[in-house]
Amino acid sequence: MARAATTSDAFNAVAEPRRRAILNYLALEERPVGAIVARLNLEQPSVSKHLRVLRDVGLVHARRNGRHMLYRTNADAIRPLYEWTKTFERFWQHQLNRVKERAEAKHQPLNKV
Amino acid sequence: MARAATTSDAFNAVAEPRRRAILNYLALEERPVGAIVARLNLEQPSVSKHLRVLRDVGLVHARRNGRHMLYRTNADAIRPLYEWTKTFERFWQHQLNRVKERAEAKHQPLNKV
DNA sequence: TTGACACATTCCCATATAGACATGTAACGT
DNA sequence: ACGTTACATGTCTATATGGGAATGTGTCAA
Repeated sequence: MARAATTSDAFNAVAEPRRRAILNYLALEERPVGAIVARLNLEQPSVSKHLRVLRDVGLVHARRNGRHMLYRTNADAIRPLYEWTKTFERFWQHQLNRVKERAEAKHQPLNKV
Repeated sequence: MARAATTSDAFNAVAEPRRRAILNYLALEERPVGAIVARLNLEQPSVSKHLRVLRDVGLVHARRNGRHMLYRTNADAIRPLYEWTKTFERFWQHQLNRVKERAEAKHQPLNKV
């Protein structure tokens, strides 16, 4: 059997980076397809296909306005992903230590690298 | 071009439900492959392949103990997913309203359905 | 009605699975 | 050395892409 369809759930749909970029862009306000094409510098058919996938899993809502189709992110559909990742929250290392480590590494003298 | 490899990043790796199940199971403590096979009722080669993917993207750590390979979830690698989903947090509907709506629908008289 | 604009869909192709099955390999006991 | 245990990897197959190019569809203006 092959991999599960991108439209099988939100997890599969957001695995594609361009689809995440689209969701980011459409989070604040609804936009026509042309705006996505211009902003993300993608081919129009490609954007339409990605939107189709996102729509199939409920990650975006769409409505027509004259010749334009206006899309917007449906943040609620992202919640299951958030909930799943959040179950690992208590296993994360405290980020403060990491920031400190990185800062120290960054300022290390060149002769020590 | 085809879909991005499952090993290209954590987003692609966790799109597969069995891999998420494995990560859940290995979150609390390290386990040998046989334990995963028994617990999730999967074929051994299948589990080994899933673990290979998870390992390639850093989602699990592995160490050998005699004839056993002990795997455990590396929660830190899940953080990027959490961070991305969290950016949509402020767009979620308050869940209280949803719970109320569902409860009302559930208790609606049959003649109104 | 015709033309243009804004999108959506279809076709073809190269690639990457995930499952089933077979086989390879490392570590241990005797 | 040999057999067994515990995994890892390889092979084969069916399927699902995502990109590119072409084409179809819906809406509006004149």
